[in-house]
Amino acid sequence: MSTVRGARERARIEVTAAIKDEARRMLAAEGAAKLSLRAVARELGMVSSALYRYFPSRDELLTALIVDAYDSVGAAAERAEAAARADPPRARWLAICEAFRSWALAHPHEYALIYGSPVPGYSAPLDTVGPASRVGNTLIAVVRTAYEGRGLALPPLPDSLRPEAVRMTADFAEGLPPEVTAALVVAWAQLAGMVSFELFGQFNRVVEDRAGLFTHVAGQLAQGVGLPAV
Amino acid sequence: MSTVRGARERARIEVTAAIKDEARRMLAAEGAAKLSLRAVARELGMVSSALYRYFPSRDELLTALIVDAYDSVGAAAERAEAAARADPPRARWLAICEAFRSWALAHPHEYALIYGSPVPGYSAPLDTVGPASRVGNTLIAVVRTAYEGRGLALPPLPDSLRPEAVRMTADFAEGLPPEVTAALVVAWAQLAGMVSFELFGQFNRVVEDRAGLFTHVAGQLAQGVGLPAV
DNA sequence: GTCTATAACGAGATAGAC
DNA sequence: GTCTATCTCGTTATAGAC
Repeated sequence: MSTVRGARERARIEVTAAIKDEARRMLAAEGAAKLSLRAVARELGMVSSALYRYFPSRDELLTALIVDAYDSVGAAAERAEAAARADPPRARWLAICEAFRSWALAHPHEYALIYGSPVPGYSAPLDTVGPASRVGNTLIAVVRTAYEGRGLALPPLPDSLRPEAVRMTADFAEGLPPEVTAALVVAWAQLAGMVSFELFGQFNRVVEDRAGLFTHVAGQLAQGVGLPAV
Repeated sequence: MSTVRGARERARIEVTAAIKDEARRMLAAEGAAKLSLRAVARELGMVSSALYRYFPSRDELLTALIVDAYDSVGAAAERAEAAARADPPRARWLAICEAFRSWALAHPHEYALIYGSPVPGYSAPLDTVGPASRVGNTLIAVVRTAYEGRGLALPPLPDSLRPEAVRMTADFAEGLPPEVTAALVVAWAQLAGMVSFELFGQFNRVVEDRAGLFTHVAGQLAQGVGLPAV
């Protein structure tokens, strides 16, 4: 019986993957707003009702795609960091940044799904919160090791922002100085801002050397979180 | 005859505006991907073919909405700058930044239309290029007056980025030092990055005091383009 | 000339009976 | 799981009102 169940489970995993693959292809062609279970089923030669055995609703399929995308970019960031583990923190920071951009360029539609405009009528469940923070956590980890024991050389926060920075630190960057936490959040928004501008066309007719500008910015941000060049 | 033509033209303008208003309402409800000429016509009590007297295609209606959105945010930025005309450049810079964010919060769907994920199957025509640059031009103008005749105190660009910065300067910021042009582009991406993260939900469960963080960043960016605090 | 309405096309989605 | 009848869509051709 266990082999039968094993086979069944394997089949289920394969079909689930096939559904998500097809849905991703549709995402690229039509956008998330038009993702329809029926079209996915048709493309797979299934009947739409059969899909509901794998995903109880269109929104749950969307959630699965979003979680996969977050996991994919998170894994890319973690891989880049691991490959640079022997390097100084600044190099690891830069490696993560470049990995983030590379992933986005390689998966533009999945990037749009998670960092672009929200899908109308869809509201993300809590399942996405964990995977969504993997890239950020990788950046935090690098900065944390750099600060271990050492002091920091960041300009002080304005008083008005300090409580918020303290709260954020307690929430997801415990042990770091609040100035660094705030700088991290800002850096993270800037990274995505650069990539979004590049991917969403805002750099068309404006910036040609996007890779060069991005690398430049990544270095500035490293500086901003306390990882100076030398 | 001129009154007749006047009346006709007035009617035409009114109908055109009504179509765009209804389309904007649909944009908010369903997203740009699902914008449909027929639904707009139905809602207005017209027949779909009648819309073609006003917009030759669905894509041209989308283009009109995009141009309107760019003009709306551009006008908001210019208004903010004009209202702060007597203030020092840094205050004018901050006013533009705040106006940008305020506009985005007040018009989230139009913001998503122009700064969010591209609409699948739609490619923006050249008509959008001019309006798209109004906010940026306003920022450039403020920095330009600040630099008139005076020197600058920005860190030098890496050699690898200098040619690109020189090219960008010639293209849309003539007369500014290339370091400033590069910093302007980066600042612009960061502004939109902050607003996008706020509007698109990336700050959920992360940043509470979004206004405070944004103002803080706007100040840092002013510094970055050479408009220091005192 | 300017507009609206009717009708139609080909393509695709959808709901429900079977 | 299948089939069909009935929607929607963008777009065009055409005819007639103003």
